[in-house]
Amino acid sequence: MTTASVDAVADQDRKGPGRPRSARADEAIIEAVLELLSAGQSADALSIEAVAATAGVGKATIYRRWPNKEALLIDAVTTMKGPIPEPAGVSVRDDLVTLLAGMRTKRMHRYGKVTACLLPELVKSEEMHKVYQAGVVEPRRDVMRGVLRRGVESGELRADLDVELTLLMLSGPAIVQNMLRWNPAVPDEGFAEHLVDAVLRGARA
Amino acid sequence: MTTASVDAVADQDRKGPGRPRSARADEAIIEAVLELLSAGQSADALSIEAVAATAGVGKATIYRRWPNKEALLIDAVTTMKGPIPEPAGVSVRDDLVTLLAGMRTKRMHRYGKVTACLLPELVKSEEMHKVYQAGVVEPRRDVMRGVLRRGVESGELRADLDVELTLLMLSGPAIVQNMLRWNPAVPDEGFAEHLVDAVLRGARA
Amino acid sequence: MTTASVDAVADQDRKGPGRPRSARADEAIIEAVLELLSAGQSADALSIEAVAATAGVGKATIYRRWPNKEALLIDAVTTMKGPIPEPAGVSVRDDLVTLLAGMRTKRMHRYGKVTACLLPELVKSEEMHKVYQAGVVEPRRDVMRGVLRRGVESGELRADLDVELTLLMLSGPAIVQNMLRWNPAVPDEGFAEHLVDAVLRGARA
Amino acid sequence: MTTASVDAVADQDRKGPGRPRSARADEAIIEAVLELLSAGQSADALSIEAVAATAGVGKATIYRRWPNKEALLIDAVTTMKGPIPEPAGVSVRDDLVTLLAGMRTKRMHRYGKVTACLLPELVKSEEMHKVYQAGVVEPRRDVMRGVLRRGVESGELRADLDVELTLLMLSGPAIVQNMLRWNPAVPDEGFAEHLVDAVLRGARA
DNA sequence: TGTTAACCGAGACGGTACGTCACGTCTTACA
DNA sequence: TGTAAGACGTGACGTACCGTCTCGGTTAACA
Repeated sequence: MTTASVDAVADQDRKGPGRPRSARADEAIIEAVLELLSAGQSADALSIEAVAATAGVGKATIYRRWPNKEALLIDAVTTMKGPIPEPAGVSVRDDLVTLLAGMRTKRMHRYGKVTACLLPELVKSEEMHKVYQAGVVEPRRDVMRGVLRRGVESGELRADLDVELTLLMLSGPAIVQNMLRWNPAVPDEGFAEHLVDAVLRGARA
Repeated sequence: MTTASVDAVADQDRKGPGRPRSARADEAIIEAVLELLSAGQSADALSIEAVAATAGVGKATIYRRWPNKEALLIDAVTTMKGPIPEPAGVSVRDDLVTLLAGMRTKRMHRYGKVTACLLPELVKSEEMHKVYQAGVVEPRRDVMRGVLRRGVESGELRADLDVELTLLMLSGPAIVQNMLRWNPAVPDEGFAEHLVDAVLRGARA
Repeated sequence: MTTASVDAVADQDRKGPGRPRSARADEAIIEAVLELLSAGQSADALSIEAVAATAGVGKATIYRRWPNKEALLIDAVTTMKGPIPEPAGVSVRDDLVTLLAGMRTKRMHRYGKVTACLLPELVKSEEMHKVYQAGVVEPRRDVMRGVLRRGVESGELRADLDVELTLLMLSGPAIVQNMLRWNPAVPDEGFAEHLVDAVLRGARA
Repeated sequence: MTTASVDAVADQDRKGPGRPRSARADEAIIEAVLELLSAGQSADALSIEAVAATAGVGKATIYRRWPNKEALLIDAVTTMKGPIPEPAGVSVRDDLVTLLAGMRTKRMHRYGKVTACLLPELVKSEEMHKVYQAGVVEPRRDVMRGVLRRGVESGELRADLDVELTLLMLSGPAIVQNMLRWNPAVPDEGFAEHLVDAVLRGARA
């Protein structure tokens, strides 16, 4: 007994014949991933079978869209991260604090766990690394890079500032601290402000 | 090789009766892990069964010593990292560069991959996190902390320097860049020097 | 080949409007089944998907015509068996030999394999059993029955001969031996003659 | 949570170390097959997964013992057929009737269905054919062959009787009729007697 | 000469089962 | 008691087909 679905809205530009892919399935799958990540503790214990069952979808429907579990997780994480916050442009310091603090929102409570579970695959597969960089990291880095560049142009920051290294000095500590709780001696409270101030101390004109 | 051999040297202080644990088994297991990590590409694809087969050891012998795969990997990584480099003490700048550059040695070529595969477990299990921090991270951080403290005392660094945050500003970028190739626009060449200089620019007295 | 072509010859009496079924599709499907049975070794490993692909036909086009795989196989087998040989009528013995030998023709090399793969379905489904009996078995049995009846009428065979049982005594051994190689001690050479002679020894008037 | 069984009785002569195979598992698996064949209608719809679930056993435990579904079915069928009936030796006719009637016992009600589902595999795989012949068919044929041979020696049957062909003439009709209901015009009642009488009519001295 | 209804290919859909692999536990015989 | 070997129940893997259901596009008989 099969279930004869009522949904058949294409979600991607295919010209060929054949039944188009169900947009409903896409949503259900991503939603199932996020739900399972919320409920269950571990995120690499997330199995495709469980996702399929939760989404009410066949396994093949998942494998038709994503080549493996990690690609699916990347999409889910991208969805979870939501839109990129646009800084107000008041001052370099405030903009950077806003952006860094945005990495620690409540809705990203489990973002660290999920991303940590992605890392093995990012390190293993060059292709996955590219996808993640291009789809998740670079867009956010672009915003921050814009803030720094405007700071240089406005004279607020040193003219010879190494922008790329500075980006790394801002995001690197935030990542290992937020995600991996690397240095337990550093308090969460006011972390973004302290970090930005420390970095800017060596970056101002 | 089927039957157990002439090895029966205890490696831990037990008084009770019965056959003591074979020290040879411990070595063989760790060695097998490192060999498999070198040979195989992926590091989470390392299975206990393969370790046991390679080491010529029963699975139970492994589980008797380590509670799970990640604990075993932590021990293997610790072995792989080798001794902590002791800085010469000439200048804060040179000492920090030495320490950071030590994270990029040739023999740690695969260190990034292996560690990345540990991260999910570190994030998942609080206990594993503690073990890794205490056994691997903290000893190395202690050395770096000493360098910074001496810099403050000698007046080379600002008196009100936030030492813990500075540690994070040094190790965070190094970790994400070395391990995860986070910002491809930053060159590997001279990375340690550039990073230390940038951090120190805001840290000097 | 994407767009449907110039074929549209109805093969069944429909009156309503709408496009008639393509006779070309029917032929292509049966042909594909026979081709796959020839090429591939096993006959229950024959999948509808493979048939559709080989015939250049959609799966729905097959399911529109046959309710399941076995019904399709029965049609294919019937086609494969070809016309029923009409005995010359010279003598009962020669006619029976002719008919039995006709079950072992070269072109039926794979008939045994295919039919054996049908048996599970025949045993399972009463309806399939009827179809196969009526469409394949009974026509051939009718011819043989005619031979025996003429033998009884002509006095060549015993008047009280149990015709139906004798039919079974002729076809039963031939089936299990040809199809299933039941008794390896019985040679293929001259099998039909030996069997007919042995049966007739107890059947002559 | 695993279940730590209490059974560990070897069922096959292995000398090497390691935990011996559980005899309980063997029984449970065969029993599960027979139970499923009894309950469910179709016998090729019997899945290894269902057998494993019914037997309370892992799939791997089944695959460790039998290479595929059909080999398992052969073992199950052999078990189902039970011991070979030993003829009384009164007369050739009565002995043959006894043996043939033994193929139609009540407990073999479903034997036909099961065997029919084996046939595809027997025809497909030469190796499976040999196993079935040697393990199931030949032992029973040996008994019947002995009856015929004794009949020839005692002068009850013709001296030049083709024993092997006669075996086929007895078993062939019985198989196709009992298993496949080949000729619906032949009644089940008294089938064994009628067949034996007909065959013997041409076989007596 | 348009409808109109059934056909066609392609292929996505929710499923089931496949046979393999690794898990972590257990049970042997031997040392 | 420790050890190597290996069977155990469990459960996920990724693949192959199942039979059903859209799709966009023919194709003929009917209006």
